[in-house]
Amino acid sequence: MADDVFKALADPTRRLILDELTDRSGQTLFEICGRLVAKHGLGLSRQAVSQHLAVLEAAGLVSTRREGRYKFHDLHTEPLEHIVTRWLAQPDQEGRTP
Amino acid sequence: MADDVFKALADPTRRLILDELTDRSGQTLFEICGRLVAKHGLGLSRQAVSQHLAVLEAAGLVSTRREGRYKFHDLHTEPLEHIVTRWLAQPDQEGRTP
DNA sequence: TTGATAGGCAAGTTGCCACTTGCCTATCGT
DNA sequence: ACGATAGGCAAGTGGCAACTTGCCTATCAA
Repeated sequence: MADDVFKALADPTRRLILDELTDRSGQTLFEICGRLVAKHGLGLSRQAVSQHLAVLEAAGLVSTRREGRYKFHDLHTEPLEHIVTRWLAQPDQEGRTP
Repeated sequence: MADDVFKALADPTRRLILDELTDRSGQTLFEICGRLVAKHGLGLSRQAVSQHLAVLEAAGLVSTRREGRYKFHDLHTEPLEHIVTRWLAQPDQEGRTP
């Protein structure tokens, strides 16, 4: 469960995809490809991006909806809120006020 | 920078080590090894744990201090606080109260 | 000083992951 | 109907990362 989220976040390309979906949610595969090439200059195939999106979807970070021949990708940030608090439970490092 | 943190968190064994250091900070290598074996039943060598600790230290999640022949490992949670907010900047998904 | 404890260094192996390549299906415009 | 656009499936490849193995150094107790 949390394992999928951490593995999804481990790849820098996937984090860039999350950035682009944060900027504008509901993009298609080709739009994301275009943005990654234009804004970040990284040259990867369409299949690579498609596989990255599959990983993000398996982690629950992206949901998809199909309309005609288009498939839109929406961002889901909920899984991100509950994974770091696991080690952040302590209120303060030193000098906790009782 | 953030890349090291995400890569460090990608491994489940390293996340367990962070759990143990959250439970009690300032443990030695052998103590961590013992806990991983006893509480989680995973059989890995001392070298494996040592290498995991090196990755965590490179990511800034663990700091070490030497005393005699002992080397204590302390938890550092600061890098965890600034990595997820990158996509969590939006206050709410839908129905934000104005 | 000797043995035991705590840890480090370096080479080797194995398995997984990111990426490519080639071909296929489905929807839309004209 | 036909071509163009949007996307999917599956096998293959290269590189890295996790782990092991073997040996070495340093500190402490007796």
